[in-house]
Amino acid sequence: MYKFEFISADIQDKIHQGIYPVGRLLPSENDLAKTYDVSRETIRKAQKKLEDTGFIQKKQGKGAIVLDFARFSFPISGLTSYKELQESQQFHTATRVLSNKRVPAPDFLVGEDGVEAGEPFIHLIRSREMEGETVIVDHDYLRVSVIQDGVPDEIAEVSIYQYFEQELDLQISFANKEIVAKKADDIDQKEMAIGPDDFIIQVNSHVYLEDATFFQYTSSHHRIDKFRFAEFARRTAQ
Amino acid sequence: MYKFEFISADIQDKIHQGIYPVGRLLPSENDLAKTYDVSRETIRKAQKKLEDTGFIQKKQGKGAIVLDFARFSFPISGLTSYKELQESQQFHTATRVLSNKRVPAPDFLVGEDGVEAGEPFIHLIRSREMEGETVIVDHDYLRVSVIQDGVPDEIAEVSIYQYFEQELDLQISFANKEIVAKKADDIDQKEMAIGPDDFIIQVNSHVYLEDATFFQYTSSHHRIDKFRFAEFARRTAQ
DNA sequence: AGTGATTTGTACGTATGTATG
DNA sequence: ACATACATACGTACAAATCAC
Repeated sequence: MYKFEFISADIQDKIHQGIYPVGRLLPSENDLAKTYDVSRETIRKAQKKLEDTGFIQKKQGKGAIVLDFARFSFPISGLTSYKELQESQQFHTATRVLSNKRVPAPDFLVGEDGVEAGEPFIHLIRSREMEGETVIVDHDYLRVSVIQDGVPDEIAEVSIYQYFEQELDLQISFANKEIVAKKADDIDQKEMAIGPDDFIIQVNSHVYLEDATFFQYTSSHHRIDKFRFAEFARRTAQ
Repeated sequence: MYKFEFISADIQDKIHQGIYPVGRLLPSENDLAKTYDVSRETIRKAQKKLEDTGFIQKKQGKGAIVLDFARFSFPISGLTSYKELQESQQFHTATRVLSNKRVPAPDFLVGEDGVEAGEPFIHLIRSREMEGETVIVDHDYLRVSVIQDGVPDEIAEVSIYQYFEQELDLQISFANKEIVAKKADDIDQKEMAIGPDDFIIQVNSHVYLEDATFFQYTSSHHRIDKFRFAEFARRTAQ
């Protein structure tokens, strides 16, 4: 762990503990540099991370105001997975694997991101229960050329991301995602006990590794009354 | 404009023009430092911006791969406003002001962000047409202590953000937003010609200025079949 | 209104470590 | 083993915004 990462995490902890209260200023960059015995650049790097994620707001000539918006946000945002989500909240959850088989690349993936016609993918369908009700149906298309052997059912029931990152040592890096509303398909209707004219919320993601190779397409179908997405966003200059 | 901002914008342009093609590497940091005649740190700062926004992916020992995902994203994400959105796409659009009046702070805002009971707000309701159909109903609550006189109807029909930033010289900085689905209310039903059991997508935002003062609450009600939200997201470490 | 002290923002140069090919 | 390229870290200098006196 680098110095700036440690310092960033440390300041974040102190915000949570109330040592740096919300609405007040952090110590100045120079003060922090002295207390951590690092250069001012290292403090600034640590603070940049906190600013990007909504923990502080910096203002020239004034200082760094503590925000701590992370309290409110339900992290379906970013790339956080269902398992991680479940652990961060206290819900009783269960996952069932509905399908787990090798298929040729679906049409909507061919051509994009170097995917060739007929290229093998693993198609995984899982239902997610919270408090006894199925609230999400996940479709994953995993690129066989990256993950090789496929995913054992017993792992698919827990967390495929943990498996990829820790067992296969893959570095999942970024995703392009969209949120749209669609009519429920047959599986959605059956699993979530809804009708053909009911809408579900789809979160569709193209997921990439650290070297920018395409690796996974996911379509998460959320029961409309159980869906919530929250994020912290900064205004970008026009 | 600072050097790193200029360089960042310049590289972005060159990506759009195909001078730096998607899938290829940018010149090395040292090469770019020479061509722009700046230090390597300045190049790195410029590239950090491009990496955060999904234009490039950097990899140690290898280089910076051009991604350019901005092509795909429909920027309801971030803090981009309807007006800016409309200009970036080529749709025929119209805005109608349904209501524009001074009200005491609504209950759901009192207590948060230093809002006091009875504090004056401007409540603005606007409908947004695209291609002749109303697809969005926007509710804005604007803090009178910040914007003073209120917003003239003829400005509300165009862009309130442009007015705030350019006329009132306010620096809009960040927002905390959530996306949820709700049943259509009376105004939604009337304006979008939908029924009481139909769902709409609500995008609710708390918006803040550069000094972290709360300034605006917005609730955008989107017709469900016209809603789309897209974003580029990086995986955050657990 | 003004001056100086404080604080953040940008920029440069250098050194060292680490991953890639 | 080697060169290349990115990542971190330090120190310095100056600019710009803020605040207190």
